[in-house]
Amino acid sequence: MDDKARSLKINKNMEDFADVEEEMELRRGPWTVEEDLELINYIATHGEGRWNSLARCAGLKRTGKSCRLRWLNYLRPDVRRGNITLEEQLLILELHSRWGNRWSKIAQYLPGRTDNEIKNYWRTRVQKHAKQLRCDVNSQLFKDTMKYLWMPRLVERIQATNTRSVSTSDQLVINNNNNNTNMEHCGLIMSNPNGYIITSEHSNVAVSPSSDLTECHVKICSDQDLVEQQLSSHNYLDNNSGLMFGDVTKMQDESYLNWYENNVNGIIPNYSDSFWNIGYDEDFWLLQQQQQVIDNGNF
DNA sequence: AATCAACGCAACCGCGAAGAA
DNA sequence: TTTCTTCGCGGTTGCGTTGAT
Repeated sequence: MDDKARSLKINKNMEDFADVEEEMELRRGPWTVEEDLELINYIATHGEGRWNSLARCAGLKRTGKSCRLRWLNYLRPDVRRGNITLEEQLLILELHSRWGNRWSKIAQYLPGRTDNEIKNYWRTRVQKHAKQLRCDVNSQLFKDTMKYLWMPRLVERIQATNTRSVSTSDQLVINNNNNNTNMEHCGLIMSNPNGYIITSEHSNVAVSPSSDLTECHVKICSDQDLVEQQLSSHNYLDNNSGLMFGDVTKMQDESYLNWYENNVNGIIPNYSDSFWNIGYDEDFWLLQQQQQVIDNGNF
């Protein structure tokens, strides 16, 4: 088929589509409560998939695409929206540094989060910083800022909020109730200057730095018992995965400590826990630190 | 109180891949 | 093998909300 014929065919298809759209009076824009209920009820009875026919059979005046998006991003029972945790922020930064804008891939490691939400988080929060620093989000400068300032800061804050409630690794709370995927969940384990900490019950990914945070290994733990066993036998190194499991009080990561001493300690003040409870604008503070480091050429 | 700009997020769009016919 | 349909992803848009003036 030559280009002209192909073009005519495409145009014809577009006309057909326009006719169908007009005939069916396809709706666009925000979903109503009634539409949501219709979609939920239909999927509860018939299951998801085959979105175009689903849209027709459910009597929804929407495209299959629109139905799929509404279900996956909003109506799905296990979807979580808003309040992205510190652990999740850290994970997004880490995974994005590895894979770039592979939002759906990143979302696989944050159960309940959609690719759309992660993408929005990146655009609104992360790119905002790049914009304010007047540098490109893909520039080495900005990547270094994330690597050496933002991520360690997140680790600090996670530590601050968790060491109060988790004194030993044996208190790990296993969250293992995701029924929709074959992933199983465990707590988040990460390195910090004081050893390894374990995060809240909502965490679901193991992060285990070997030298510094940005080199950490990330994997979904697939065996709850194994994780518990590893955690109770302090300082366990899994040679297969490269994951290290350790006790809060016993693990020390010297290379990270050295890097931290040289690069972060002089820059980031040692705030007490209460510091974060007084309404300080941490984004503003972070930007100040970033600008200071950039000005001094400290990377 | 009114206006405007910035922000956050839901929804849409275009494209390529995969599968079906 | 070719064509068509459907799906899923990443990029983009538009609108409601919020905060500043």
